[in-house]
Amino acid sequence: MVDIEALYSIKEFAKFSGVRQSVLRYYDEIGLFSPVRRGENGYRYYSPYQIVPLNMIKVFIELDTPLREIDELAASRTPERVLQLLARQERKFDEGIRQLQASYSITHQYRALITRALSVKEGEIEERVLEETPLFVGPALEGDGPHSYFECFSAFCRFAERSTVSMSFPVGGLYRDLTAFREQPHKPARYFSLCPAGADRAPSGRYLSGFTRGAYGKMGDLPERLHAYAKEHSLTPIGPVYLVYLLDEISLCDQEHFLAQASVPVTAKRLLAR
Amino acid sequence: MVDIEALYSIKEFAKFSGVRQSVLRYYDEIGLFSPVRRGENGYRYYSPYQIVPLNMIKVFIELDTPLREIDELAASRTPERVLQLLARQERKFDEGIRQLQASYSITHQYRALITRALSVKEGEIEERVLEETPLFVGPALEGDGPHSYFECFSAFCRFAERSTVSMSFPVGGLYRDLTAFREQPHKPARYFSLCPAGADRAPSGRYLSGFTRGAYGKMGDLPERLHAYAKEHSLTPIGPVYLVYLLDEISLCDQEHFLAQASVPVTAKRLLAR
DNA sequence: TTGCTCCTCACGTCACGTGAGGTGGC
DNA sequence: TTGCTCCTCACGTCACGTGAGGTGGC
Repeated sequence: MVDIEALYSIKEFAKFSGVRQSVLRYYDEIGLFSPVRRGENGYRYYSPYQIVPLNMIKVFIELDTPLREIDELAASRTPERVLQLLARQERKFDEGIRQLQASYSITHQYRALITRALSVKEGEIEERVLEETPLFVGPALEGDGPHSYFECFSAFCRFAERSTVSMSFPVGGLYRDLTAFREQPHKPARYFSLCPAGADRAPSGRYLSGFTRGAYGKMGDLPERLHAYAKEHSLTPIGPVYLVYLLDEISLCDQEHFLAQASVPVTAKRLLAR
Repeated sequence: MVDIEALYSIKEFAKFSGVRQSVLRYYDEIGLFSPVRRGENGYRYYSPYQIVPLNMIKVFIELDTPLREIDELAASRTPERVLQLLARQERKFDEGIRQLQASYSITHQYRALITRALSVKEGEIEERVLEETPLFVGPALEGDGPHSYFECFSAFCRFAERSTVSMSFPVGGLYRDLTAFREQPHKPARYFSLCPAGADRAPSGRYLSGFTRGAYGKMGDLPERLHAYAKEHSLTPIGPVYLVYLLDEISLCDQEHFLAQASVPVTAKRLLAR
């Protein structure tokens, strides 16, 4: 069948098969795939026919199978066993795709926040209509017990992990209303994650947004500025305050320069008055 | 701000942060992230505040950033640099998703072939209506020049690689028509890959399929059986023969047991006669 | 003494890539 | 002699995990 005379040197076979010389030597070393013949000088000689078993190895490598498993498979593969392996790998790929999509989503969120940070007028209060935003909201934080800021945060992380929500999405703080934000600006009632797969929602509508620089929990005069603006423009806060850091430890070294954005939904009094 | 007294041992901080002790020691060793203090006995003590920089590390790790890059970033990150990095990672994830989808698709194709192999009546000729099937068809193989079977195959592989088609999909042979298949059963005119992203198509319609066991190129009496069946049932072959191995080196060790399926589109003469 | 926590080496992992240093045939 | 191919060690990679062997305080 096959021309016995026509054997390839390792260089030729590497080119022919598209597998590097170093890789062919490695496969030989671990006993996964060896040349049909060795010269007296130790040279490896491959038969063109060997492209077939090598192709099997290449396929399973592309399907992310460990070489040890391929080796076991090489000794005794049956359609049934291969079918099982393929089904397993298929599930792995499915899971991998989901994870990568989550990672993609995380980069997307951070990019959006940082990009916004770079275009924002920090001193001003903004009035904007916002789209509905998916969130993952954590449990209510207990009173002012023995729990520190960081312990609360850590508790939220563990809660999120149990809910199979990736904790790598930006995390924000939620205040009952603008009054709570003014009274205890360093103490959100809950934490939330900007996870697009979250089941909760920040409703669409008209929002007031203000900004301030400083470490976590340092709100400066932001609560009062929001309050003053609302009063001055006859706007009534009608929902919770969402606090999000546009710039945090992800993009800045110095926490004193972190950039927070507080947003609160409002309605115009004049509209209510009609 | 932060209670200086409240320092965590490595065990406590590991639990608090969700990062293993061994990992914390490793980060300390490579200088990526160190405890605020060391005891006289060498014990590591972490401040709860350190959850913030550690979180930055965790996020970038989840975003598949090498520790060395995170280390560089830790020293001097700016929103602009982070934005660049995130954009790069986003592209990587996108590419990764595409690759995983291809891998998923490959397992799917092999599973379909092997599953079919296990349910087929090998001795019989099948008459079935088939859906349109996407393919990637290679260039015509040159006459009967100096090229061996394997060299042709290898050339096809290289051609496919240049077309950014994964060569890991099952590969089949294409014959001009049933006559060519009968005359030179070991010599397809072209190769094709069962790549769902391929631009070519095997048209939908009525097909005759037959099976045979044997190594690549060994068709036995399959061409004649197809021909005889068509004649006997007054069917006219109206297109090329598609040769696909349902069982090959992926699922079998012994190439003499490989299972080939040849399919050819047909029309009933009686229909034509009307 | 026992149990617990902590420490520092040191080695293994996985699939190679990359020299270093040497051989063999034209 | 020069150039080419081939060989065999041996070490590096990357982010840890896993002991082994020892310390310190209750």
